[in-house]
Amino acid sequence: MSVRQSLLAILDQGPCYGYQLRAEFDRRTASTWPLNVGQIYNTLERLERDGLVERGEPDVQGHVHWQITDAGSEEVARWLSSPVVRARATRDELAIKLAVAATLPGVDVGVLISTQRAASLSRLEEIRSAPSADFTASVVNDSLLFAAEAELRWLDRLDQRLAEHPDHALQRELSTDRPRRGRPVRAA
Amino acid sequence: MSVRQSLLAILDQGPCYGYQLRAEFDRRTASTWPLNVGQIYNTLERLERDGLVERGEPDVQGHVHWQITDAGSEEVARWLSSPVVRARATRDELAIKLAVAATLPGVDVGVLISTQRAASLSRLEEIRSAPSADFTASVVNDSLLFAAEAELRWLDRLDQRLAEHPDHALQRELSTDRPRRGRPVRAA
DNA sequence: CGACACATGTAACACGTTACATGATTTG
DNA sequence: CAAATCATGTAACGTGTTACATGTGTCG
Repeated sequence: MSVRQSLLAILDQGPCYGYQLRAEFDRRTASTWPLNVGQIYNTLERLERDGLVERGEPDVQGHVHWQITDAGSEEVARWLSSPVVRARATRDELAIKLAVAATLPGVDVGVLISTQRAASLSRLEEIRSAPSADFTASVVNDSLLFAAEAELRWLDRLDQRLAEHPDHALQRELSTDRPRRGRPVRAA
Repeated sequence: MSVRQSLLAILDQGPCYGYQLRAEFDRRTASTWPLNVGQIYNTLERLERDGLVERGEPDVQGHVHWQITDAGSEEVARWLSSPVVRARATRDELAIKLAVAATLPGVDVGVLISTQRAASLSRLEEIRSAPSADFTASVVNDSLLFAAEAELRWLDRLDQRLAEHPDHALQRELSTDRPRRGRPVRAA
């Protein structure tokens, strides 16, 4: 959703052609989230379908400029005036994974956590040492930084809590009675 | 990706039928991320397509049990032994939005931030006051908590940095020469 | 000339999400 | 009996992502 909205917001500043939009997005996000060119044209067609942009005639150089419609401008205004509201819970791959993994008998969550911790820490260092050429870059980098720190903090907290509860209540069998292991249904 | 992997991991414990899988996922994630039943059947078919699960014969009660294949088990093992590696940058809707918004002339980023801050804060309080019935629930809740705190911290940091740079370098014009406002291409 | 960036597009696919249809079973 | 829950599925759609084809222009 954010790519779509971002492109629309950029178009709200004035017409652009596809390739230009990519450059704009890259620049404004300090190239933090690389955007495949193909996606631009894709997204533009979808915005057109939804009546938020219009395809202009190719100019002298053959560039196809796109312009925002009134509906599009309203959409941008709405986007900018309303906060990003994380759904009841933003689906976080790591949280889901650990939550599920912790309920799996035969899985050593401790090992899993420490493996993850190493990866997350190395990622954190990578972010910390990223050069912040520019104000935008450093702001965006802060976002990654804070998220990475939170991730590590959570892992450590989890580790600590598991240490306190070696008999952690996570391990639970499946609710209904069903075969336990192997492939009881079809013979191997 | 995480739903798919989670279901596969649950199936690695033994055969399940669709509806049961939803219950398992809900229980193991303390119902934090509600999962539409339809998605279960969807995902199961995709897993079957990829040779990671097999559809079993309906049992006496007519339940269609699914069982994991060897390839599926290997996939689970791989999933559990490797860390979640956030891409060069996990696309974060808020970060993208603020990064882009900050480059838009005519947008008061201060207002945007304070609106967002209010929403994020209220979300944080919601998380803080969430009842943690169970260990899993409280672990998952911690994940949301830490993420929400990081978000707020980032917003405050950004606000502070903008206060230090009232002439923030974010505001930049588009790179190439192009029409500035309005709809120069087609007459309204 | 050859390599490379610019520029536009198409086609397919990934996962996730929802709406809908259908029927069996349970329960107030 | 009626309503709710259990259970299985289908069909369509959303954004994001990638691979590919194609052509122009530029620069060493």
